[in-house]
Amino acid sequence: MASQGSVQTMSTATTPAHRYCAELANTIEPRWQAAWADASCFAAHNPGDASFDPTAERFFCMDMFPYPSGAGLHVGHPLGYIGSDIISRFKRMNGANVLHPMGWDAFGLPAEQYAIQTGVHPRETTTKAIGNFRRQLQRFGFSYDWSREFATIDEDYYRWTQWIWLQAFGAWYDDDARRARPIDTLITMLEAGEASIDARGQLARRAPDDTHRHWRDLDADEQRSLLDNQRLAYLAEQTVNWCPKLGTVLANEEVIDGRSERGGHPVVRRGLKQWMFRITAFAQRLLDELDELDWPESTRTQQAEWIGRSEGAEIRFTVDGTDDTIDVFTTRPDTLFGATFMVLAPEHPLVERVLEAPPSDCDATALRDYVETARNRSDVDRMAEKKDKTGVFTGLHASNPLTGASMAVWVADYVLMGYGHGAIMAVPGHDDRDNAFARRFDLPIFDVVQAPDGAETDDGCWTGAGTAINSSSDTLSIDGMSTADAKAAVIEWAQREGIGSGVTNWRLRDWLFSRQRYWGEPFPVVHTADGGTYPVGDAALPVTLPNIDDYTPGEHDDPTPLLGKAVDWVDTTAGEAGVDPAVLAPDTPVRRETNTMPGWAGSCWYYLRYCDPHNTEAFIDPEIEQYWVGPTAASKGGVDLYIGGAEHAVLHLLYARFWHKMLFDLGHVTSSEPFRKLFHQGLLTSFAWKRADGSLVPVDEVDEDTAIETASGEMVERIIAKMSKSLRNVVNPDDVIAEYGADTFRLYEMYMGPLDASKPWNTRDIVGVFRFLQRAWRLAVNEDSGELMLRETADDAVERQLHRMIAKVTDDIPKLAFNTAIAAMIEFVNTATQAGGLTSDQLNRFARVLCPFAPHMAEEIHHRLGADDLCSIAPWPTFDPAMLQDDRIEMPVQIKGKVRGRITVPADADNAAIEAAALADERIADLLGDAPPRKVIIVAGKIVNIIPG
RNA sequence: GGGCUUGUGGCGGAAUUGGCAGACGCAGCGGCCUUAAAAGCCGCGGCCCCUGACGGGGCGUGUGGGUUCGAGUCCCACCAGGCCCA
Repeated sequence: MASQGSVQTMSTATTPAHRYCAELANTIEPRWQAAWADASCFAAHNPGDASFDPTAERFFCMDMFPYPSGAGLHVGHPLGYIGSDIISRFKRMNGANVLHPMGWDAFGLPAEQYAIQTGVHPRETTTKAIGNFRRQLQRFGFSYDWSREFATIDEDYYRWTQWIWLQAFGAWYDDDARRARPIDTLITMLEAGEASIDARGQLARRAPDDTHRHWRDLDADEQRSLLDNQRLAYLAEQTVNWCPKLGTVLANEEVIDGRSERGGHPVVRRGLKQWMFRITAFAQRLLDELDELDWPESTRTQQAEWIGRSEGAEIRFTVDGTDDTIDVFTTRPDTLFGATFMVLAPEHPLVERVLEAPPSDCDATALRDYVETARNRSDVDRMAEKKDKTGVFTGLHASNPLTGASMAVWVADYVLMGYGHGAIMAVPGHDDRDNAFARRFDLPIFDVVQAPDGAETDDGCWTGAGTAINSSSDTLSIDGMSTADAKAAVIEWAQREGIGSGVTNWRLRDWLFSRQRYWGEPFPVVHTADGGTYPVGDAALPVTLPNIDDYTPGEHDDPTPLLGKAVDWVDTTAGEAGVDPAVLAPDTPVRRETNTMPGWAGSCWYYLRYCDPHNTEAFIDPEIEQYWVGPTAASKGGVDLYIGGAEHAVLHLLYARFWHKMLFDLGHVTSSEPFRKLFHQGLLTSFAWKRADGSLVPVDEVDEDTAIETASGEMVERIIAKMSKSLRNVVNPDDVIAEYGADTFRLYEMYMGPLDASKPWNTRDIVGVFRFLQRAWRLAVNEDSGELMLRETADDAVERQLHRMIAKVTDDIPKLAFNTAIAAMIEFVNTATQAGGLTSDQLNRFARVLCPFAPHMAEEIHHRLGADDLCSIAPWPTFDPAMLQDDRIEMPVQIKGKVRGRITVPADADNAAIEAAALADERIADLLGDAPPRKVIIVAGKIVNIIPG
């Protein structure tokens, strides 16, 4: 890499022999890294360890672990890691017991894609990538406790991922107790007659009677099915996007217009039995407990919206001339008077019945075609707001229970089966999509809500709250009521009539937790021929991934997981698979589960494993759990600081919270939330160039000073873009470290700006912090002789500045305000340089403040000063508050808000003395003239503002 | 379309509860040192105007309004960029 700054980072024949340069940095840095490793000085102390001090503050500081890609580390990766390292080092120097670990999120798609192309086992590529990532991270001098490192693909680790999944499989959600409990407790309740089974085979929390059966009256299959349907991890038929050509299920985002994003192959939507997690049972708690977390506001909002609680009503409509009813969920029961037609999702069961026996008004052929087409459109496409709504009339009519008006029943794909009941009452006067649909098909539109005065709408369709109008019938009148009152009135009416009730609906769906992939954790369950599902016993864990020869998904009409290829592994016996012999006879033939867990699984609980990574008896020891993540006087429990990207604001963080709450309910952890304080580092961007037509130009094709594209001679505009291979503006940290050293790299990324702001990488700016380190070095070391350069007596002003700097840095680090902390250190070094250097004691204190930021140089200076301990674990220097105050302070004096002079007064001067001094100032007196001032405002220590008479 | 977020010199950014806007760094300019350059060290630096100079004045934190003795900071409206959801 060519040097873009003007500083010479490599030493040459003419540079002084002992100047701080790239070679020197690259010599001392690995040396200190080795010294830290030898001393194990960053090892966290667990309860039970000889070195454990129960009085020390605990500080569990964690980075979101990386997925080690083959491409290696990117300069964006270290941003958060440097921040967490600085605060970890700071806490350690302040006496805390710091747990600062690192590991690898290593199951997942990229390694599997590579395996498909090359046939290399994903374990091999992943292990290699991990090695490279570890080497790169270690070169930064991070103070990780490497003895706690693990990867999610380690058998010792995923054994416990499987174990936790089995806890969910063996548990149910007790709505009355508002918590998860072992499934045995449900059986006990059922046996005791505290719960029963209703006519539809559903669990009911009441004693058996005429309509509700007792548990012991169910046959074995019914009992098993009832329990299986209550488990937190359960199998359910789900509509998935299956691509026969690719042999895989695709995520919604991977399907565009019914074809695969990759390859453009047809995708069909079809039912498939999938493992689900009953996350919806925890929805209310996941929402409520967001309030007690120290998380960025935007992330909490995003999670709350993702969970999506909405209050509304369920209302039952009867279909004319049949016994059929249509249940709908609406958030606007107050608009029931304005409901003029109904819309069913194409998948609605009533649609199928219509197709079997079409009413006379129904064009059955058109309807059948429509349903067929809609089924293969993704939800995303269907929800997209389009003007040209599509739909087909079913020939059925329902009646509006309030007005008695006849409502045509239509089928349209903008209604989704997965939300509410897959049917809506359409209120075209006050819903945009219903409005567009009504206009398209000429259906009646009524206004039943008066918009507040001054409110405007584009097309006359008011969707907000207002006042009910045109809303009277024989049974109910809500005219004049506010929307909130009207909602309540309609719900009360519906309840009285027995056709509806107020309900809470959630946007959050249960979590689809299986994939038809190879490179993931196998599920520890087996299936019997009669459809039973049985857990593998703890002793048989982990269920290890079998090897297969070919990772290419086969072309199948039916979804077929890759693990199905391991025939010998799949077909086995209960005994062989490790199923409890009391549950299933050992010689029973069984098939192993061939789905695998998704990439999220391993990251749902890794923070717990760091606490006790080598435990073979439990996923975490209870005493150790209590110590590192349990509640304390200072905290309600959970990781003390978690730093990572905002792109994980919803899914990863929500999933981990869900697992944690499950473990909490089942008594395996003692706090209800996993991450107490969360911080998102900003996005690292880069400068790029844009032509007038908007196209982007790679950085190496533009002259940076003139902003002219080399090839065309055209002027281009400098913009900010993400780093990308195509723009050739990706920076490799290895190159930067080779040219400046790790200390400079660390300082540069922290000095760029606030840690949570998105900011552009600018290679040219690195020299600034490099020069700072050179000056700092020069304060300690004579560049020609290499000898220490120290003053005998301290300069008073420098000592004062040192206290001020220590105070500033001490204050800034806990706020993660590293950019301003570094600025304070630069100012100090500049002052000290001008004042002619530091004493040994001053330099020692400076080195310790520098240590969290540039630990290698700090360690080297500390060592050269004759210390035989390590700077990295030396005590943090203190400051004297008295040294921060000057005896006399300067204050600006304003006249009508404009600074016209300045006065110097004793720091403890009272307002009268300050006013006298201000009015006595020659220039101020001049400007004021003879008239006495009308008003004098004094803010002690800040400002004087005089309003003339 | 909705939600969140950000607009401060040529660039990155700083500025407790409203109290001297532009700390610190980059780029730039001048000086010292040097045969010369680099490095280093010292200094200058928002824009405009008056002055030979010393000094002084006006305008300035995306735009327009408001509150206030005083607004980058608080309120209202608008404009532009970024991220997430649709």
